[in-house]
Amino acid sequence: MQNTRKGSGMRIGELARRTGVTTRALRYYEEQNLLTAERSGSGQRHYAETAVERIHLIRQLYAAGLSSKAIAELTPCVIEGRATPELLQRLAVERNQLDRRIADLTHTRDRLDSVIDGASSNLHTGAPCPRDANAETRTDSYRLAGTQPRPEAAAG
Amino acid sequence: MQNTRKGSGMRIGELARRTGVTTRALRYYEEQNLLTAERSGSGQRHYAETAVERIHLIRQLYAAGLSSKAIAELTPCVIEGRATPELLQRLAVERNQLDRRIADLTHTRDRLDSVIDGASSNLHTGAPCPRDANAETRTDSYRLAGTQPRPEAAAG
DNA sequence: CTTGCCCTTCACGTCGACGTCAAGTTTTAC
DNA sequence: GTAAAACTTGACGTCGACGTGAAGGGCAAG
Repeated sequence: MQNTRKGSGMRIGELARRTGVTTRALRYYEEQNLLTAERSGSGQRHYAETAVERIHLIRQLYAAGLSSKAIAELTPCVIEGRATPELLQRLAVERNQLDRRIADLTHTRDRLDSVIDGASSNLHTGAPCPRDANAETRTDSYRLAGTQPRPEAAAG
Repeated sequence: MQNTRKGSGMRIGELARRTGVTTRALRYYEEQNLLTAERSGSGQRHYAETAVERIHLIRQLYAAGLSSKAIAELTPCVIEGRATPELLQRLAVERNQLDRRIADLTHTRDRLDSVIDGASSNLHTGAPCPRDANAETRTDSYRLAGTQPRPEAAAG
């Protein structure tokens, strides 16, 4: 395997170009223990080919809302397959949070859809403001989905 | 309508309790022009009942990734139905971004699912590390979904 | 009148994922 | 051999959505 000429691995600039992230970010990832690199005698970082996909994984987990700390704890499991029951538990927790976020965002998207529908039809009919007579009907649709910050007290 | 006894409207503390956000956040929203309030002679804020659902809407749009600036520009359209073609355009843009985010997150969730599946089956078979022989098979599944930061240069 | 809670307006602090400048070293190109 | 490009560590700056006091005013209860 490994028929790509890479010698002792690519340096940080090439990895940055190939992944689309800045060198600053790559050093930051290393600082956060998300990424390791071999060092040449003069201290320059050299990365293996696998680093490219690893960066993409890291970016995906960031996009999924995970913190660098969480990613650092979970990537050993995801990348190397090293799974303890505790890590699996954490993975499941993150997965479920992600699931709820997706559900909330989906509700919000649908809400935006209906808003757009209503407003554009108002534009077509020339009505500037749709609170003509059926205002109450709309106030009901204001409630979207979860995402309440702290439901400590709601019923008086 | 409005059969709830509220006199001249609730003050900021009650609104905070009923929505679950802090008073600091409410004042911040007003500062960002997301929210308006009547003022008593001594300068205290008094809110109508509709403020409660408005807060929930604001929180949802925050959760959807909108900035306070974007929310401030779009809420007139969403709340009052005041829509110009430009606002509709912006709404559509935000909706599509939201859509893509949902798709990315869904892919990441599915990826986490397969990771969990694989790792837990490894636990069950007692294998500590699944890179036994079919390591190449797995490296393929590392690629998840979009979310590449800046695809400036990928093909060399 | 005082206690106490809630309210007001500054105004600086925080946290996370980097950006950005500085100053020096190593590698590459000619 | 020299200049430019790429690299190194270090350290302060940024941005957004608030947190967290500080210093004072408003108002019902005792």
